[in-house]
Amino acid sequence: MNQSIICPRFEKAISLLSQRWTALVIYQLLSGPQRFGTIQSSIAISGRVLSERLKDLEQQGIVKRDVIPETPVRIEYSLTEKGFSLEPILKEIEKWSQSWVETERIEK
Amino acid sequence: MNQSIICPRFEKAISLLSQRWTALVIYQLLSGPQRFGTIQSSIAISGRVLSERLKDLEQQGIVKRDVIPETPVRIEYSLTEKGFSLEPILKEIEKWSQSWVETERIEK
DNA sequence: ATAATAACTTACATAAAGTAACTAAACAAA
DNA sequence: TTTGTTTAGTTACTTTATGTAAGTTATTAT
Repeated sequence: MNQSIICPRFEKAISLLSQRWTALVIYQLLSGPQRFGTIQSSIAISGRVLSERLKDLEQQGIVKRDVIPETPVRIEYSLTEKGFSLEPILKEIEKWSQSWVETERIEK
Repeated sequence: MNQSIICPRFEKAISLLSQRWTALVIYQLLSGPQRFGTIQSSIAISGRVLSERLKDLEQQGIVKRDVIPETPVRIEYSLTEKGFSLEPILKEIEKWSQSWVETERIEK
């Protein structure tokens, strides 16, 4: 048996990025701070899950949540340094998708 | 609303890589052709899901399945060119994990 | 004939995600 | 003062995905 143990850091990174929507939320925030509703309408995520993901990401130090006392109150989500450090990964995925993913007309 | 539409190719790539275990299966195959049981024991995936993933990946042209008529019959899974082209993404994730993921002693 | 092994598959249980209605806070309008 | 708006969520319930463990098929060994 090829028991080449996979590095736990790598596994942890993979499990972060394999969570549904997580990569898209981060990608979306790469273009600047955004509020809940904006993120939600830019990707097809439900409020229930977006709320969950943002809490996770905040706790992992990838996203920062700022309350802006305007009226009505605005809440802005943005990437931390750790969050921005994921950019090269997302750019690689983007690059790959340009060369290897075909667009289909009738897509589920 | 910031309706910056996300590129469908990119979304498709993300949804591929966000499927649980998919990235790890590909990562595992980067080190060479492997059989079902080897993949299964190298990561914590269940047979049920591994079987499902391999079929998906084969259908997407990322993995190739070869029947080797030894005795008992051996089935080898390997990456296609498209599969290998994902390597830079996985290497970026690996790199990121080295700088940003801390190992914890007591991990779930 | 019986047993062993690899590669799955099936049936059932649990966890994650989707849906839609609801809540709280902070005003604005009537 | 009551009614309504908007944002940012939360809650209850349904559907889908994944985990678990037992079963199947094929091929060879005993």
